[in-house]
Amino acid sequence: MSAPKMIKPTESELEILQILWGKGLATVREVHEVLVRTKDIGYTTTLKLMQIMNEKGIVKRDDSMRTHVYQAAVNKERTQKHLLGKMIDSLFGGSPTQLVIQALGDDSHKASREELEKIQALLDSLKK
Amino acid sequence: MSAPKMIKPTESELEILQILWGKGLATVREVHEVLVRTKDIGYTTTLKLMQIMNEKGIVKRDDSMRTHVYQAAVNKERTQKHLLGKMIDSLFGGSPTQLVIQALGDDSHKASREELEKIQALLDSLKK
DNA sequence: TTTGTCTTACGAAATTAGTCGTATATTCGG
DNA sequence: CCGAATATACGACTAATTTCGTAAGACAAA
Repeated sequence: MSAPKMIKPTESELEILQILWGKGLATVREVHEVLVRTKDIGYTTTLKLMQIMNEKGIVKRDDSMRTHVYQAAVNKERTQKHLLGKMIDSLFGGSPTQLVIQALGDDSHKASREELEKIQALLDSLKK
Repeated sequence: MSAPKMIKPTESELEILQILWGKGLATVREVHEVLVRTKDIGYTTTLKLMQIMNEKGIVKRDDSMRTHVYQAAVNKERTQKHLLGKMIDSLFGGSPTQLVIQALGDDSHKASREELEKIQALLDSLKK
């Protein structure tokens, strides 16, 4: 079995994964264009990072063309859940509730009315 | 003003902070005893880490005795909130709701009835 | 006092992450 | 065909993190 291997993307790798999850398929150039909007980084740096991610199996690429096309090779929800679980263990003593409370109380990331309703719905279903 | 400086503990530093938050005061030896239960690490490694944390201001120490006594110098809730905020940005596109949903749906960290009520209460107060 | 244990301090190796420069190849406009 | 633009590959450098070995001082017991 190709076990559900350990996922541990670095900070930079996570940024790239975000973009790939959003786009589905993307070239280095496309990813780089996005990164450049928020940080000061050289093209070859982006390239190198994506090459390394490819070696690690975090992304896949189609190199049948001169310009390679990349896509995420790890599932978004699975990755989120995995890293969240690690944080719950390492920072919240294993209690997701404490984490949820902190997250909802974060003033810099206010949840909208609509989002609160979504959480309410989930909460209702869990209560049953 | 000694501003509420940026907190960015490393993985290892977080492990030590956890222990210090739990104990309040502790010597290197005491912290090390705990670490050794879950990982293979040498005493001087623990010592060095705590010395570095002291230099960074993450912990304080009383060195009036031969055996120094350490304590956390950063607030637990503030640190949790800070790291959580970073995760919301880097992994959940800035939406705490998505994070909350994943956290509540995490089968390996089930929330109890009581905890769900606590979240419900917080949710109610946010809705107003 | 001598010996063994425990402490801190310090330096340095090993590892990982992030960065970019340069080389080389391909493609495209003219 | 030539030159500019664009692509990948690759090596190397820096910085941060984690690791530990060794030295030196304190202390306690014999």
